[in-house]
Amino acid sequence: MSDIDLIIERLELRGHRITASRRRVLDAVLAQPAHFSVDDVLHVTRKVGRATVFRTMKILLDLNIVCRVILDDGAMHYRVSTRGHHHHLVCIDCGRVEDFSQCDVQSLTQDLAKATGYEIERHWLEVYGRCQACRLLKRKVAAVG
Amino acid sequence: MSDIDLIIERLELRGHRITASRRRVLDAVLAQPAHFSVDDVLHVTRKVGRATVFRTMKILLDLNIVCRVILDDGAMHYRVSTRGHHHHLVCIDCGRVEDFSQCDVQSLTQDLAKATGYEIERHWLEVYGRCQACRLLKRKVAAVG
DNA sequence: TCTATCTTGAGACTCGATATCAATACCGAG
DNA sequence: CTCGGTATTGATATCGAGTCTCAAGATAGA
Repeated sequence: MSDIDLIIERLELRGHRITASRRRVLDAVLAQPAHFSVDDVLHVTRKVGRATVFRTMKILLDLNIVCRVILDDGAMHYRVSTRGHHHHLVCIDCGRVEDFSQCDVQSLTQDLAKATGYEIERHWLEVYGRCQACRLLKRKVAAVG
Repeated sequence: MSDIDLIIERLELRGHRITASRRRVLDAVLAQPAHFSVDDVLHVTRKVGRATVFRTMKILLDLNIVCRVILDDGAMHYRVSTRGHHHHLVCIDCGRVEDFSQCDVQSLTQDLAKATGYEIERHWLEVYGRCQACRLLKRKVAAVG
């Protein structure tokens, strides 16, 4: 069973109808690179209405099939989600994304809760850097140029 | 020397002119609650142009006089900044914000760098929860209702 | 005071996202 | 297989945050 079939099954379970438009959006989303904007999807799904793409994205977000990625500059992007709770390490040069859930943030939030009396519900963590490939490339360019 | 005078001094040092409009924006920003949108400031500074408020906010951001807060729902808010690098713990009920820099994230990012080969440059961390006051209130309401 | 230049603000514009609503497609009951 | 209630669609209008433009006005240093 392919990715798309699994997703369709989950949509059906939630009572969503499987329409041609939704299928097109799904195809487009699954074909995207590491992270993408809704607009990127729109460009590929020419025959699907703007609103429908946004609506479908929202459903996928609800179902945790995609997750949001806040870019370095604050822009909102999306990403096909691999697992439950996780965070992103985004390469600021090539856009590659590593997911991680190795959540030492857990202990951090526990300390915070103790120190502040807050009951902590959620957190956002995005990390930005340069991946190994881009670092090597940069070094080479520097050496030559 | 008041807060506003200190800020004005910093603006002057950077070569920014001190105009009536900027002063009005500053007053408004300093009078805001824990976090606020640019629109909140706009509503208070009636006689100042939309563009000017945004421009002034950008300057304040550059000078680290205010910082950005990403809300639970992804909305971008602002906050008068208390220190250098820090993170936010936002109460999802009353909007109160605690700043923290007790950055165990440091060790997390080091681990990440080692594990992934990335050179890490920046990170975003926002934590959401319910402050003690709101928790108590909620409990009382539940007991009565 | 004079003037170079920084700043202003009204308004047009961009871009991501949502609301409206008549037309249409889906799919389960019969 | 057909019918019909209901979910969905998509063109379009609208929204909200933020930027751009540019003529007019304000600032501060000489």
